Amino acid sequence: MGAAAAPRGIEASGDMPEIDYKFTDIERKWQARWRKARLFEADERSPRPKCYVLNMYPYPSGVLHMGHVINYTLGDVVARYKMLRGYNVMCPMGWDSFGMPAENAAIRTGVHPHEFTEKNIAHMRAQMGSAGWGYDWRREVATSHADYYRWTQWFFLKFYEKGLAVKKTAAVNWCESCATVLANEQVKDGGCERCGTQVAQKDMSQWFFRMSAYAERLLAGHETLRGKWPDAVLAMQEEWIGRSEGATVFFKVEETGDPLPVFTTRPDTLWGVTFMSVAPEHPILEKLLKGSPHERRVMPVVRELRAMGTSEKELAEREKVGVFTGFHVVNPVNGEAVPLWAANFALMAYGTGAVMSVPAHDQRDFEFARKYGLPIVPVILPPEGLDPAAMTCAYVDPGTMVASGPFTGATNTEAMPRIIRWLDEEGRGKAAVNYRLRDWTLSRQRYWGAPIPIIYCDACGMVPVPEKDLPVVLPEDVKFSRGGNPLATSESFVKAPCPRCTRPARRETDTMDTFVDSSWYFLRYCDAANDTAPFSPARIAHWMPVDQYIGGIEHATMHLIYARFFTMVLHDLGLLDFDEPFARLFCQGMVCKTAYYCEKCKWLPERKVEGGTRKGDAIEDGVCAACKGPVRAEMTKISKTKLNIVDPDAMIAKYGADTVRLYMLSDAPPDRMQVWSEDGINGAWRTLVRLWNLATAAVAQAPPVGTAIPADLDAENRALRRTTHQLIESVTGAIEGGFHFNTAVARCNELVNQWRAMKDRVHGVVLRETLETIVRVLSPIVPHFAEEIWERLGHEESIFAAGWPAADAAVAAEEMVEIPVQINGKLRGRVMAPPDATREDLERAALADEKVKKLLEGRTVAKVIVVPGRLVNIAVKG
RNA sequence: GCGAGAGUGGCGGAAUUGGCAUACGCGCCAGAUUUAGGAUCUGGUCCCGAAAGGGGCGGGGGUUCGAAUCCCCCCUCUCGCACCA
Repeated sequence: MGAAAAPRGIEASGDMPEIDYKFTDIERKWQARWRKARLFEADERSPRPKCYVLNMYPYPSGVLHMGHVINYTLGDVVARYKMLRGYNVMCPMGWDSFGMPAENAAIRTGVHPHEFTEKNIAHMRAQMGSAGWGYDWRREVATSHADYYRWTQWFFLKFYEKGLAVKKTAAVNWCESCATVLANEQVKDGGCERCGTQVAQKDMSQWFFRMSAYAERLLAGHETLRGKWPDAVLAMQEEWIGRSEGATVFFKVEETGDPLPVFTTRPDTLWGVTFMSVAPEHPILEKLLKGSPHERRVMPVVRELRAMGTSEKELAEREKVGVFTGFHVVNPVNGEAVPLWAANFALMAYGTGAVMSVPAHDQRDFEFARKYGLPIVPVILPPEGLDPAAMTCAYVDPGTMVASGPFTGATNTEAMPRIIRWLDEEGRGKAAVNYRLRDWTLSRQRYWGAPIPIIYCDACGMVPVPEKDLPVVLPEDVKFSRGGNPLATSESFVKAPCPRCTRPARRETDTMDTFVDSSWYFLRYCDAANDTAPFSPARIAHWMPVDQYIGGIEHATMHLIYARFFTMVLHDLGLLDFDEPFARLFCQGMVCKTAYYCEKCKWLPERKVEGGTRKGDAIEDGVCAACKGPVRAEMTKISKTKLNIVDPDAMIAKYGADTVRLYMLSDAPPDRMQVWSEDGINGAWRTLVRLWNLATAAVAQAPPVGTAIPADLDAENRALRRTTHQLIESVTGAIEGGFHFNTAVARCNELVNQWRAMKDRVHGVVLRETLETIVRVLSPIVPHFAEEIWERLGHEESIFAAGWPAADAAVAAEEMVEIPVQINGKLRGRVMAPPDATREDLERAALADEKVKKLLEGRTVAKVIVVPGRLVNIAVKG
């Protein structure tokens, strides 16, 4: 604790002389004071305007990692800054405490998920305290607590009543030997991650939220978010929702007359269709093939196509293959029959599960046609025409339509709306909008989640659990062994009387996706202790929407789209009067660090790298300690698998929370990738020590609080004050315009440097003003440090009660400015001028400059460009 | 393949959004102080050149009095993705 502060080194050692900056004592002291003063407890009765600063809550894994550190440091700094700006800040914290890790631990070690989770929460809460992050802990939520998931279940019932929670069958990854459903990430090379068994596709009845019904609303909401959410996130969500306009065209199977509608965005290419493909899961295949002469040839291939899995990565990388079904479809625009194929690139979940193929004008169809020798018929021609035999790729640009019935001769892009109208009038198709957004599969065949409050009765069918019976509590009598859903092993849970007829019935054993929990936790924070409702309208009206949400970009689509959808539904249910939950969103960058890779031994920790040369923080051209093979250094995201993790606790113990916070924010703007380096944090440490030494020495010389600034300061002191007030202006701008704390720190360093250069010539009152400004401006970033200096300067109240410093524009104004003089855009001299000098003044001064005069000799001035307050540029000829 | 973002000294990054390129910090070099230093303090540090001067923001072209910034082409890297029919 209060021992000598450690500079760069493994640990503080007793034989080092004491550095006066005892960060451990200081940080503990102020953390205790803030707790006592209830600094972070947000009260609705405050007369100040509210500001809801929300950090994405963590999964309680048990230990903080650097991703948390950047996220929560940024959130804490923003919260403290808003506090200084006069807001009544609410900054809560909680736990996304349902999920697979606790259940896997239970299977592995026998520790109950509840116990595992509570232990982890307690440890992480303590870590957060020592990092100096201030939260209103009275509002803490944990989604695995019954007083929380009771309301998750209550919302499910509301969705169910509205017809937004429905059961459908869907294909899942199924491991026969584990008797369990696997996530895509649990499937490795087509096998189960745990036991290696080949993963099969299995149709299961699952609960869905009908999110696709909200596709248009979700998209429309972007208009209000633009400029307030990162463009990249909005772009990703747009892609995820994937609105496309086109037409549904009514194809029919030639042999049977079965309808086979197809969605297309290119109805202009309908006359070039040479085959049709359907997804291997398409129900029409069973229908056509059963008992047909093609069954024995085709069905085995179809089954093979189906077995290929649903992982998107696999889909993107695998070869496009298919099989001719033996059947044909009739193209309604020209009555032509084309072969019907089953192909692995057609997705059942998208559109109608069928794809019309136009090899002449679609690259994927072109490749498929060439592979299987299918015809290529161009119907849109460039001016120079197209020879199907000579084509090497599909022609996708605009052109003139040919062999296209009534549209022959038209330009395809212009004809598009007419074609759609014609399809509709002729009954051959209709205009259609398609989305790639799918319904939200919320069923999980797992124990550690909120049980879905439904009971199955032989007599009454599916019956929702009445509200008064909530929560449906997770039972204790479960077996956590490999295989199946542990919840189904609890007899006390499964057996339940039917709420309608009271006869014996059984409970739904599926639990909810944890994204359901995280779709409303920000609402619960507003009224966390409410035991009669999920929240009271008055509290929601006071705090919502979230003013600033901060988290990782990895949640750009899933969490952020689910939470928006959930909020929209609650709005439609009359529970909320807004439909966008997060007014502003900020996504911090990933924390990266050098990692080492050996071809033979894979990822290595730094201590297993021998020799090589140290270049900055990385070791280049080292060799592997184990196999002596070459080692490659790579800058990459901090992760356990790459063995480049940094332990936040160790960093806080070694340097103090303030140094860690300063380092996280002083190097790069927070939305960029953050590079973790030992040299870097050591630099932040030294910055603080230097400032500490300077400040503690100055405290002794500073006159009492409130001493007036004399009118007759010398030029040097006036200049220092000018920098001080300019600093306030520029730091405020840097924070408001995108949380650029790195430039804020740089401005402070400049002021410190100017102050140090003046040594003891700084007037006492100016000294106080300078130091006070620096600590006030830095207080959100290094709060313990700032509080300590502030107190030593004689202030009795917390620095966070003092408010954000105000710049005096008159003091900040320059007395004289240096104006660069260019000749043909090249810097040739400088002139001094008052900041409000006119164009004429500046031109005269520039032309009178000795150096400029000399360079202009014998040349003709063509034009003089003057930007008042900025520069003079003289354009010359010759 | 599609989409988004980025490329500035040895390194992280500044550059008021079209106006002095490299602020601030790290690292490095020299010096001071110290029993010692991975601490602290002082000075130096884009490249070529003795200097005058010249060249420099991934590469090439353009617009402009003036471009890191705007436009076009190319290269490289990072992130996201559900073959978008």
